[in-house]
Amino acid sequence: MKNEKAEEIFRKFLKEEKNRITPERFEVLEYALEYDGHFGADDLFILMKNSKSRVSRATVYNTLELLVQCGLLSKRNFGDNISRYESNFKRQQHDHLICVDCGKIVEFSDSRIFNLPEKICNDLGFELDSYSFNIFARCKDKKTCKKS
Amino acid sequence: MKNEKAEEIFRKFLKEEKNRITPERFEVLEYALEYDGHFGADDLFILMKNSKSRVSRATVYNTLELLVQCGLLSKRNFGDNISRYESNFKRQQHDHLICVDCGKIVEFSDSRIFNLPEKICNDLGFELDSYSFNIFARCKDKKTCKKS
DNA sequence: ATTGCTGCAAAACGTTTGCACCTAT
DNA sequence: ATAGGTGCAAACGTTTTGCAGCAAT
Repeated sequence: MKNEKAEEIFRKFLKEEKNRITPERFEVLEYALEYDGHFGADDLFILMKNSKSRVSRATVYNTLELLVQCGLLSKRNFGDNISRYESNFKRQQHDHLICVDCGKIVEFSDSRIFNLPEKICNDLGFELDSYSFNIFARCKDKKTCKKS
Repeated sequence: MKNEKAEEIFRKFLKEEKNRITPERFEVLEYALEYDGHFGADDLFILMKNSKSRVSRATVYNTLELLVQCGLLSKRNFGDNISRYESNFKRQQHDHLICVDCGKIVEFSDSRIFNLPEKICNDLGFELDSYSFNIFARCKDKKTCKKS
């Protein structure tokens, strides 16, 4: 069994928040951490369905929100009005650049951003929860940039 | 008649792109510039419907995209999977802080962000199109922070 | 025993599309 | 004349909800 650490974190979170510990929720966690890259809630549901899982759509949506709340996943939006999730587990802070022509997503880390959200919150009288910084751009190399 | 300058810009854009110049499109422009703050496409459609306008939903959606393309509006997403628009007309560059408790949106300008998207694009081999920088936070002053 | 969670299906929501008619060019 | 835009309604894809049964506490 993999990701024992993540399961541990999730179990602790569920207990603290007085949410029930169910096998379905851990099944969603398993699949979410296994997923390579960003995924929509429905992508995960369909993947699980195809893998003969019996977990329902409602449970997938519900559980993904819980996993965001306990910090194991991040919820992103790349401008197409679909919520996408991404594992935070063992990953460093990063932001996203999306090619508006081919849809490619590049992850980057830039030290100039690191504590900017925190500073801005302090200036404005808020407590930071999270932030999203997306750059929309075009590949300079047109050979590898294919419209889908 | 107000916003002659914006109409001028829109007319020029439509001509250049070989899009037709129709009264419906200018009616959408008029309402969009008049709208105070951020609005969803459907908000605008309903407002226009209530004002006895005969413009259709499809035309509103279509025209708002054109207005984004010609730079008169910005399209934003504040994490709830709804596209929101905002007039760029006579406004300076700014970003948004959204209170996750009460939904309040605060606009801010921070010089540390100004040319960051451009620089990052250069580093990564892309041409900047646009960017979105949203901070999600909580009001420190709980008296003015009401859950909706 | 009590809630809360689940699966399922249906509904809701914002958005897009198909089509027949119309209109700017 | 003709390509493109319009209004309308229906379809779409994602997400949420209602409900009866089930299972964790």
